[in-house]
Amino acid sequence: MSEVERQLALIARGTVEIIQKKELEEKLAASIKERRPLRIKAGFDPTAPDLHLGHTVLIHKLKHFQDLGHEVIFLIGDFTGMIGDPTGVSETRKSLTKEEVRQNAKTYERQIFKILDPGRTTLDFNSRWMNAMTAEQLIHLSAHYSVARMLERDDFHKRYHDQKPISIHEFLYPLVQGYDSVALEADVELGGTDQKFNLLVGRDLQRVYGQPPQIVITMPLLEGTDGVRKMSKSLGNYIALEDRPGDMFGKIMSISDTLMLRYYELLTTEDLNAVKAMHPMEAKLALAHRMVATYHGAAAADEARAEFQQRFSQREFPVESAERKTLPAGPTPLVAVLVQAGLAPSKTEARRLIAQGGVEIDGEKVTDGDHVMAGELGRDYRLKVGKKRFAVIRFDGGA
RNA sequence: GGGCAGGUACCCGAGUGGACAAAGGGGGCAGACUGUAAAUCUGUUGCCAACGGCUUCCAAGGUUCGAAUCCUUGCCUGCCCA
Repeated sequence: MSEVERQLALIARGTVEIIQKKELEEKLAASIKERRPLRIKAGFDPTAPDLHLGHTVLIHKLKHFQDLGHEVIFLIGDFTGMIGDPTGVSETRKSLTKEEVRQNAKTYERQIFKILDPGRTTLDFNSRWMNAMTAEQLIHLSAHYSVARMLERDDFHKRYHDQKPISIHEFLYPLVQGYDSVALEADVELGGTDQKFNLLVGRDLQRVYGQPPQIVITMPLLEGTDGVRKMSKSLGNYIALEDRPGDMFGKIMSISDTLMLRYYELLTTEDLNAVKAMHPMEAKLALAHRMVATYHGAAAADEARAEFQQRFSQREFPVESAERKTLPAGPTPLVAVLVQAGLAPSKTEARRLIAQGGVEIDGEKVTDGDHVMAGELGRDYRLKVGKKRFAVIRFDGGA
């Protein structure tokens, strides 16, 4: 197998599309011959303060390139974050303030190096060139694309057709992202399948600016914990890399068996047939353990697994990780305690939970909505709401 | 600038003077089942001192015994014309 073939095999693993494969081969061949690493770009919008497993599909692919000796450029879209990527959403996204973007970007830096080699990763920000761009240059840039071509993009098309608003600034997003490739002279850009349009704009703009067009590689979108929609911060169905070990473990355990296989496929290099041969629960435990170990270390993973099994399999009360709350001693209505312990958002909701049999005190189910806790001084009460919410309440003397 | 259509709970969306805390679907939550899942079934989904009370249908006024529903103004969105 030639070196080009070897590299191509690793690069192509798990991808949805490579545009154009032939050009990639040529770039790889030239790279090897001239001993010049390719510049691999992947951009991330700092729209929320954390990365999730969905992003790691791309990051793992970056890692592949990195392992092959290429130059990985992790681009934080601090400028574009203030626009708000309209991709795939049915309405205008809210823009972020500079301060929010800065904070989020910081967290990003910390997280990606759990996968990438910090010594061989270039971190960049598109504000570096976008802040310097004049209005005149921006208008020139926008002259290279037409409204009709923008409207080809599926989400814009849908919104236009459905008479939903599209703001002008949203049209600028693909242009800026494309221009990033010009500024970075990218050889390859990675993105999710939903990014295809934006990635292709990069190719067009590079041609306009006299550069060889980048290779576009699209990766599948990882489904979120609901198993249907893509994992996304704004949909709330995500598993964050910085989720607490117990949370991360629990979230992975609550996904469907089908989704588990998908996660194995996109987030590990395990042999899928071997996984299918395992008992689903064992496989899921192994996956959860593996993920937690990657992002929090083996010890945290062991602990999370032990606690999970204690809590769910043996239905024991997780004293260690339960919320703790101290309240003044004395008789207190249970509904008030639940609200103060953060186990219910309102007393009405607390009443509903009790009525539905979802509340236990020290393992005893409470069904009376007017139940009053004695609140003995210095005693701990173990409250459980539903299957996942726990708190230890201590009643104390007056403050 | 002109004309038309809209703005309802987390989301979509019915309701066009009283029976409306507001249909239906999605989502969420709880229970059953289970592998701790998923799927499925059931219940529930504004707040409170709770068989009652209070605050909601873009905002502010108004009409009325009574308004999510009618009128006025404002704000916002879409389409058409200029």
